[in-house]
Amino acid sequence: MLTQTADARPYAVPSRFNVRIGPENSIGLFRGKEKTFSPNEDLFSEGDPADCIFMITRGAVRSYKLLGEGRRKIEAFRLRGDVFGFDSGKEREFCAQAIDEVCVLTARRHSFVDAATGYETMRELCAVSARELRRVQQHTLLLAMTAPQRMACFLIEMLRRLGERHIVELPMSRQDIADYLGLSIETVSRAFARFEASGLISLPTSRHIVLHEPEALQRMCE
Amino acid sequence: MLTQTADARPYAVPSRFNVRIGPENSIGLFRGKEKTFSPNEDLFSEGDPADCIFMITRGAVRSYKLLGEGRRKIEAFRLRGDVFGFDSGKEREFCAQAIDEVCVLTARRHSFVDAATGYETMRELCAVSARELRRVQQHTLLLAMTAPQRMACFLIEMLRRLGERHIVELPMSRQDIADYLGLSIETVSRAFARFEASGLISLPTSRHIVLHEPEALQRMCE
DNA sequence: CGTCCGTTTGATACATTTCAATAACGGTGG
DNA sequence: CCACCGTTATTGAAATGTATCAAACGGACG
Repeated sequence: MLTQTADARPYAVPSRFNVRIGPENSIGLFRGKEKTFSPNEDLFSEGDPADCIFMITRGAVRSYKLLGEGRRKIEAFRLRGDVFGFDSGKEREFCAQAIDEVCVLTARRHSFVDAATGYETMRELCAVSARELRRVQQHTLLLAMTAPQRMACFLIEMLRRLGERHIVELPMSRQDIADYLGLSIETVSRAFARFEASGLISLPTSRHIVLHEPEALQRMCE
Repeated sequence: MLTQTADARPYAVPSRFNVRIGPENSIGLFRGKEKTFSPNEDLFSEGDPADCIFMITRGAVRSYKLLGEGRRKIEAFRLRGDVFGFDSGKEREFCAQAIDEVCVLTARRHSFVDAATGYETMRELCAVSARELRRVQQHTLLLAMTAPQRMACFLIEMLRRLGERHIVELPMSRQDIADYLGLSIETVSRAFARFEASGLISLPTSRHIVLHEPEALQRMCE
């Protein structure tokens, strides 16, 4: 029943545009072709040539790296409006995989990096890179916190990025969250249970979260 | 006795240069005035105007953030040859503090960011920013590991950045290492003791480390 | 020689992981 | 509509790793 909250969200992305459309990492001059991906389909893998940049117009993507012994580190969740895939080198440093049904705009990388595109575009790319840097720095601070704190940060982040009032519809599984926060899936689940028991949140379903006390969660993040 | 290994290292940085001098984050066009800092002296603090960039020509700097309850997170160690201080915003995100006797070259930030300096400089700044991004990403992967693994990564990193053959002279204290790796000082100390007991390293003094099996440590990092 | 500070070592407490079992959900086919 | 199944999520109990607390050690320096 809560699903419609997100589905009803009015949103449209033209296939060509030169305005900022998302809350994170937008590039004004972005132009690209639309492409869709099914759940768990790879947008690219580690080692692939890093020849294009993406902007998500629908769905969510996990950017991750596989470690030893079946461990996986999710480095970022890319959500609607996010621009990503600007790897510094020639090759991808991470895998990118669709979490749900995903629609993206792509643009060839060299069209941004070539001198011909001029100084302003270069500046924008620098800005994206800098924002990305801040995001990763924020994430390392998160990993220095306790499990409940990481969970609180995660909820606040999701509320900010895809929250509708005080309701969040998570596109990702508990395992995804665990791999993003550097916790076990059980700890994530228990943290949700604790938050609900404390009256901070409600969980109508495992993916739908109502934040009753976002300020309290916010305070936990420091 | 091991001290002379590092002190005798031949190295000179001219006060003006346009060549890459260090292994990390060098900018070719860097020009600046030399400045020195005593141990524990601040290069800058959080919130200061981010109006200049630094290149270290001598000593080591810790870049850190103070968290709640006397906790401190060291985000990076800046060593000789490193370029840093290119914050994306107008204000510093971190504090930078001299660990030992430090000598730096500084350059005003706007001289890099102004359109007048041209496209190439912009490109170089982008490259620095991208390298910095990769470094932070590497650091977050590190924080997902166990204590011995973090320690192994740390030793390998230090060997690469300031090692002479298989010997490392650490400029930083155990507390610094702990705050960098997200561990307690006791855990750091115990990890050193274990490595020594396993024959992986020797500790002639607490700051001088001989790596007998760098390959074994390297393997631990994955 | 004694003091001070950083480091090491030991004992205990705690948070989180791991292992194991149960429960809830989503889809499929009868 | 319901029964079945595989998957995902939750919950419990035990094991583990690291932090914390406390004390001893060591070198540098007056």
